[in-house]
Amino acid sequence: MNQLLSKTPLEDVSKERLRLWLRLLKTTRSIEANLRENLRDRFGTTLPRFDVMAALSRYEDGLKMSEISGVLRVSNGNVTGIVDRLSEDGHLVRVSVPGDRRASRVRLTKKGLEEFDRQAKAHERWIAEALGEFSAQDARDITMRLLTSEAFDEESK
Amino acid sequence: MNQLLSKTPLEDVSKERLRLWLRLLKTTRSIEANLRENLRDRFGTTLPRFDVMAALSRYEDGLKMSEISGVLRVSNGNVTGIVDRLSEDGHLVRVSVPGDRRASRVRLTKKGLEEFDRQAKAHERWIAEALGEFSAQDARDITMRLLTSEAFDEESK
DNA sequence: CAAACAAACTTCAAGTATAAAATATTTTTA
DNA sequence: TAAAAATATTTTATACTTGAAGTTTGTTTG
Repeated sequence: MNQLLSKTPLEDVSKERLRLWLRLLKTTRSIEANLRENLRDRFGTTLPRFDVMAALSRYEDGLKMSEISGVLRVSNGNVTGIVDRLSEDGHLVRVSVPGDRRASRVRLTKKGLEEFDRQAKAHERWIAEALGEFSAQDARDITMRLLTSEAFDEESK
Repeated sequence: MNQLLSKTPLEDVSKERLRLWLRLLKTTRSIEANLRENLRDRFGTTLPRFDVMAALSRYEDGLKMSEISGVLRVSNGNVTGIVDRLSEDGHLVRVSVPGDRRASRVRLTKKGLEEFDRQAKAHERWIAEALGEFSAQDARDITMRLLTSEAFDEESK
């Protein structure tokens, strides 16, 4: 608050935050690249497809298209294509919503759920390896501290 | 190491790491979306373009195509298109390398450098706002702890 | 009830992204 | 030095991504 009392000059704060940002970016991109490669090699799938299935797996009754894009924070038009392809593969189906002919509810098929369970197990293992440097306590700590910066996270339902 | 001495069961560690991963992802995606929007609205540019210019701005003599993709960790073919568009806009040029007719060196033009300087200033400000919850010390701490997990980061020069 | 508005999607255009194949050009090696 | 291997880049094919525009269906309201 008071510049005279603070130990670090104001410009330094923004430099440190920038450094943190670059580090966050580097770490997540690196892990993401790792995941993409693994999903491709081991399961012939992609991260976006995995993300959609993961979202659906948490909802017994499925999700509407717009709910999927809401949960994953991607655009509406985007989800259309991914769901198209996943349903071609028989991993999920679009079920029409009784009262509303605009909407449809998307849900995993049995095949899709079984496939996702295998993928999810591997996924957890890969992440645990990628973040192998962090103890459970460290992981909890950092998770919590990152939680703080949720403030500017405008539209979370 | 010794399961009998550790306070947290092994499965919990991987759960905590998974939680950390999801948090990292949520935080960075949220900030990234923010940046994309700002770059679009204020400068009519995109994050990939900004990233390429940022990489070039750190090298007086420019970078070869493959060096750009190396630094940014994106595929080769990808960079071609981005560099194409940036040079159409006059922000950078391809200079042929004397001894090697395969390669070309990409460098910012004066116009590109000036434009990037403006963008970089704004970028730093946006990041400082996005990570406003973190003190300089916190930022340093977390940056450092994330640095540890650089281990599996295969091909960094 | 009809016009206006809103909601749920899909389509579209442009840009990004990857991996794999193709080109062209060195460099190495037998 | 000719053939093989490696390097630098582009091209191609496919998929993902966004924002905007368009379609159809529902809801509100004058």
